[in-house]
Amino acid sequence: MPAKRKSNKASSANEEPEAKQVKVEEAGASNGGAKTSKPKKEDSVESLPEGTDTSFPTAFNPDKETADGRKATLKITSWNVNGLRAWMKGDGLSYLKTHNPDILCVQETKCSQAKLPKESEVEGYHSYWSSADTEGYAGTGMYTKTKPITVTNGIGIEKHDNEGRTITAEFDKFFLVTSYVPNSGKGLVRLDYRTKEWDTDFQEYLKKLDAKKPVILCGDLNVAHTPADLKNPKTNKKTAGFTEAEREQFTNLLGEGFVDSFRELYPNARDCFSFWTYMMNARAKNVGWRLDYFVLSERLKSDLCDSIIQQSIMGSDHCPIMLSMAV
Amino acid sequence: MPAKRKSNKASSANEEPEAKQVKVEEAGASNGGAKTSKPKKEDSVESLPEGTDTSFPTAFNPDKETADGRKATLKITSWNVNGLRAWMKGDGLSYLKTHNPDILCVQETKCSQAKLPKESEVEGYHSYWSSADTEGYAGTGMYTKTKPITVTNGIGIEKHDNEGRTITAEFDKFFLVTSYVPNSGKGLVRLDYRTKEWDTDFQEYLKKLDAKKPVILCGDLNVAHTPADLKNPKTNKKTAGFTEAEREQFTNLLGEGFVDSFRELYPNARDCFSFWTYMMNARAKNVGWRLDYFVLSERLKSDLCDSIIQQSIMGSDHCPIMLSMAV
DNA sequence: CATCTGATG
DNA sequence: CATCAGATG
Repeated sequence: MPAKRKSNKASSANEEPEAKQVKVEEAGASNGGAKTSKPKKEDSVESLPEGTDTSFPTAFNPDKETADGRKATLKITSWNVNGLRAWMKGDGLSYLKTHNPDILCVQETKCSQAKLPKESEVEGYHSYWSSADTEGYAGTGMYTKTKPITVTNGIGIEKHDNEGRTITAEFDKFFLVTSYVPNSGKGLVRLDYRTKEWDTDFQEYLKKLDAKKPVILCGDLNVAHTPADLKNPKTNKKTAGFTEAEREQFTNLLGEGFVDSFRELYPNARDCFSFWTYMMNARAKNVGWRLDYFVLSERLKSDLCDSIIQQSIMGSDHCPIMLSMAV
Repeated sequence: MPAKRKSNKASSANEEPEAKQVKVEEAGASNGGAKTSKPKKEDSVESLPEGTDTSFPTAFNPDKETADGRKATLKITSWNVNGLRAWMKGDGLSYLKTHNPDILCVQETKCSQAKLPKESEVEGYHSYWSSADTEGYAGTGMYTKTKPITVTNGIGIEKHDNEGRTITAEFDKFFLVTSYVPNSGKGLVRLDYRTKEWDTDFQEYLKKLDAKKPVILCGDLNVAHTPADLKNPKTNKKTAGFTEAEREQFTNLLGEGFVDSFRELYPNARDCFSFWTYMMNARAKNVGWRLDYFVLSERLKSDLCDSIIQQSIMGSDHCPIMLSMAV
């Protein structure tokens, strides 16, 4: 079950598996109504009235306040760095100096404790690491200006805790959980593990934390929730990250008393991607996915100042996202 | 037997296996003579009289002639390129323009026919390739201005012919054989194959060719013949490329009517290396090995003009070597 | 098209 | 310390 760099013999059903159905939908209007398959709303991006503002912030704005007018006191960044060592060689850590977050969470560090470069220690920040048993696979990290009360790796369930996917830091007013959620894989070979085992257990974990203190969850959650969260919803229904099962699990999480901070503030945002595959020049063409999130306990909504996607910052196939709060 | 990228579990006895014995030898003179082990001549470089010229050419000199005063009419270069594709990206092929050899033989191309870049075809040269069944492993190539009468891959023995190690081109006056001789491997895991199977069969092959026409053999023969052919003979007696078995097989080849063209001309040359490991900054420190050779049928000796080692030419962990002949 | 590992030299 | 392949995303 855990990734072991074994060969993947499953058929790859993720290229353009729905081409035929797409054509049917596009031709739907000229169809005499005899077809029983009605246009599926969740396949395509919701149409908005002419002139709707679909923009969203890509840079931090210190003037953004809570609804009741309090200024931000905390900035948290989450970034899938796709290899900590390569990211650091590319000067990724300069982000700390340039943007000065109080906390930086990183995912997909691909680096065991033993192989952490010494430059990964940064003046002014405490750092915490969780790494996979498999060398060079997955892994998460956290830089914090304030020393947390406690830091825990994993979610306390052995079968989920050997890939370095989760770090939990307890602070005075909240738990901060960063996670690199398991990818369902090419051919969806790991979809059942992801949705039926990981997602359910992880949500239980978050609910238990939430019962004690408000929770801020951030990271690469490896799901685009709605058609507006990826460029090509129609052709990706069988692709890892946009299957019904994954999307439903995210919806379920929001039903348990959590909010997607970005969508809360920018329900009409479009092209708000945080990930672009390195292939096919996708970033230049802005063919991307929103896979990175700040999910908050509902009672933190009142402290929310902003949730932004720093799309112009390079250094990985993901860009950083930043949350600002008044807590 | 052929390389399959399998794991190597043999103990690695190749670091500094003889440290103790080295000390004994160094202390030999102060020893009362009770030790039965006499200083082994083949362990260390032969001392030369004060003032002996140990130099050798590293650049082509058109004035070099045969003993009987004929000018060179043929230039052949041999170069282990350590990955044809990487070497070409580093502009390795500019060697053809800059040095204008009639023939360029390359070894360790690590490239199947199918993956040859189209830039590997060069105006003014015919090119020939032999590649291993295993992707990215071994392989040889040959560029020739004159089209050979015939070109053959391998030596006609199946167990030796699946790694692309040999190309034979028949020309009017000689056979040209280029070879990338099997490395005996870390822990000498392949020493028996190399010396008892490859070396014996390869020498038979060369002798059969030599019975028809004179032979020019060039390539990475993966052996430093004498202590003068590597920087650290004492500490490398159990390292692939300087074992007794490999050296004896080379001596044996020379006994069969062939000459090492470089040593023929420069018997006193020192530090005449053609290979330096990328590790430990070896090239800058000139800690190297002479592994690349032009070996000639004895009856070609009279046509020999020069045999040089182009040590300043970069692009691989080997440098090119060049032969000039009047044929 | 990036990152990584592990084999090879 | 280079090359390459193959796994992973």
